[in-house]
Amino acid sequence: MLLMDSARHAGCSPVCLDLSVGLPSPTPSPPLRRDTEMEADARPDRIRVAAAVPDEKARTLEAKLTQASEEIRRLTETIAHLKASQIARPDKKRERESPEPSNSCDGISNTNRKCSADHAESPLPLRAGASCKRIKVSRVCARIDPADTTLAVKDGYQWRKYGQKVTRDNPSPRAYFRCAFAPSCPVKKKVQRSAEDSSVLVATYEGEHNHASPTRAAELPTSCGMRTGSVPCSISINSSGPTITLDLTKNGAAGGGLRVLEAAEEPDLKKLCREIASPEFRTALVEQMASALTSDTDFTGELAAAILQQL
DNA sequence: CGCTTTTGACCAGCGC
DNA sequence: GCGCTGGTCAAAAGCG
Repeated sequence: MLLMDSARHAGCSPVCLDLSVGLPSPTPSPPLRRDTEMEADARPDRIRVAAAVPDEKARTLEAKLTQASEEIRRLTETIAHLKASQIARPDKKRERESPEPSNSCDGISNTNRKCSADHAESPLPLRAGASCKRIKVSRVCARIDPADTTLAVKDGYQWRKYGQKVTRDNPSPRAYFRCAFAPSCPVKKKVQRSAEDSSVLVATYEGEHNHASPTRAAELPTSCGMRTGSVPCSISINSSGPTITLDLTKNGAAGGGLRVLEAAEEPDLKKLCREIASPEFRTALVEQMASALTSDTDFTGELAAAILQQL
């Protein structure tokens, strides 16, 4: 199941779960933009399904989905609470190494430590506050063949490697890339195998492309592509309120493709990530979701019937 | 021949 | 001030 995969990749910074099932959430969680867009993407499917069954049954299905969404929302709140308790712990070193995801400024981006030095459009230091234009940092996890030594993440953009370095916390080398499609494009990418799982590549994108994607394939894992909500089934974590969004209405990312984790750079959440990635947490979460969705045989039956009618 | 990749050197930030 | 670390530079090598 996708969620199991998402948990496996939770080495990034998951904090808040928001599972979209294509229905308007009773109380939408804060990072609305992406969720809203993904819901919009999902609605045509929902409409088709609803049209395929009698109105009464459709309402029943919708009510059950709403109930499942509510269940998911409670899980979201639980995880958000966990995050809050984590952040509340003072840790000077971690604060320096990982600036908090801002709820001020644009509320989207995280900030490169060398904000003003690397990018002229980010002239203000972090402490300058509200007017600081922060560099967007996103993270993409991709499952690859462990034997594959190339640190290549196919994201639709052209990259030029300009350096490689072995870092202290990971025996695998980290590769540094610049966007090669447009010379003026400020985007940089760091790619490194996960320390925990060598079959997982972690690509960190800094900045945003100032040009169109050279291929439509770029809709897959880049930050820009994700922001359009073009990935129907994804896990994303944004820095304004780290969120995992699982769109159950489509299955586009299934089958071992890329998993997008757009994350605040918050090493101080690593412990939380490990907790979330733990088998106990994953099992409990999956059981909650599975029970909410499948406890009623009528629901699964109607769902199957609706799908069959689309074939 | 031009472009890309590799890799050692260099630089800047930070902690001690 | 020194050492450590991450990030970048740039010359050399590789490749089509």
